[in-house]
Amino acid sequence: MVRLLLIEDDAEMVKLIGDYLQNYGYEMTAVSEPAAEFGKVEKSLNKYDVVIVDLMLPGIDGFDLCKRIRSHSEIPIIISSARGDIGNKIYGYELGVDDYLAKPYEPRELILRIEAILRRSKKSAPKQQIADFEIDTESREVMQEGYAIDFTPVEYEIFLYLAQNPQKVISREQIAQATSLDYDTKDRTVDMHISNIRFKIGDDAKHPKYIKSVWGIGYKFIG
Amino acid sequence: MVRLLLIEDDAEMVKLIGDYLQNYGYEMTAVSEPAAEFGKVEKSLNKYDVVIVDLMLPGIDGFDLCKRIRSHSEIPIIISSARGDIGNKIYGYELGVDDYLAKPYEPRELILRIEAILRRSKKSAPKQQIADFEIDTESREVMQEGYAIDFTPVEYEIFLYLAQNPQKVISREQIAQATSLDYDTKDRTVDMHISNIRFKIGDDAKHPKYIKSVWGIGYKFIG
DNA sequence: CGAATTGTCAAGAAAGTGTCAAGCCGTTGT
DNA sequence: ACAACGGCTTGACACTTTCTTGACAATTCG
Repeated sequence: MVRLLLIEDDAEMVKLIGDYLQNYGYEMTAVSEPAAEFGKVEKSLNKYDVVIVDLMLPGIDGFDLCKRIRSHSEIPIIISSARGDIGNKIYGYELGVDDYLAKPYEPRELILRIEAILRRSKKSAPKQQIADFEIDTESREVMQEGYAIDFTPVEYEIFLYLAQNPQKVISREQIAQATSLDYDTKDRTVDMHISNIRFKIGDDAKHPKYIKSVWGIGYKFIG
Repeated sequence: MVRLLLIEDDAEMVKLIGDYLQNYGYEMTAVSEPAAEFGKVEKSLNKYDVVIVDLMLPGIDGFDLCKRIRSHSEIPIIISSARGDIGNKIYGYELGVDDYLAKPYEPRELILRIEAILRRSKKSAPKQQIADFEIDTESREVMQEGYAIDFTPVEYEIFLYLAQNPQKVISREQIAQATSLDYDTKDRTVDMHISNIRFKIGDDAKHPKYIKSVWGIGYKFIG
């Protein structure tokens, strides 16, 4: 399931793309009044796989938006804009924009770009081997040395997020934002999920083999 | 150092790009007769960070080349070709091509594309080597000559701050402000942390190798 | 030498963590 | 429709680790 964030004020465009992407099993969230609504999704960018930003937005500059997105997320960005503005194009690449799509574009073209980008960013690999775990993101199954692990939905999300960011220290807040937990989730909630995950994968908080606590900061998946 | 593989038969183009990239510290290998020479580099694709393939090549089809490259490497591919052929463009994305550059292109544009792609594939680790220390800000780990040092959160912050400002004299107040210490922290508190840091990195206040006291002012990291 | 500054100890305060158990809530099966 | 169930959340609490600070000796500067 690819989750797409579309920042675009043209309602017709939103509908067109939404309909088309549905056929491909994409899930789309649209922000049609970015000046007012962007704040809502800003903190949970990690829930999406890719974001499409229209350059011509009412009330806010598309490049500023890109900068804000880049300032706290590595999520791939595709810019869509009226055809031909090469100056903007170069500027976009400098901001860390991943691709550039001239309007009007075919939805089919969008799909291809998204697939190319996801292929690059590797999150789309259906099966991954990480440490002792084989993770199938399509069926949401995790196998540990041949045995299936029975995660609840939230546990699976947290585990996947940690496992895909090995060695990185991840704060409780990052975990909450990257998964479907509430934005104001209490630290204890995250701890509890970690505790349960540890139990299920046979890990021990004191002498962890997989998930290490980083005192005062958060957790870290150690391969 | 970015290593680039350029598959292009136009000698003038090769020279132009080669000269330009040199200014950016890129290292380029050119293959000008792909039909004959591609075999030589095919096995060592992983030595390069990105490959540029011209579509119009004598004796071999550019897309076939892409397929062969993709069949045994995940290396990012940028296609360059005569302007305007959208059909080819889509075909390229389907083959796993990472970007598409219409000829004639500005070397500057090529740089931007390469940088965007490398940023995506994130081969660059946030690791720093300072004096005898290897600091990884992502995993929050500090290694001293191969041994991991176990800092507490505040110690880590102070150490990082000092190490990143070597040779500069830093006051206790600056340290307090640059880290998560209270704004009204007593000097003795900072001293205590410094003392603990020194102990952990095997330093000696009297004859410091790393952190020197500057009497009446503060501390200084000496590389 | 004397005043100011620094290094370290030790103890208590503060903050962070792991887990239990209870409650809430939506889903499932009957 | 209702009861049973499982998942999610959160306060409580015991426990651990870290942080802070006063005290005092040692050191430096003039």
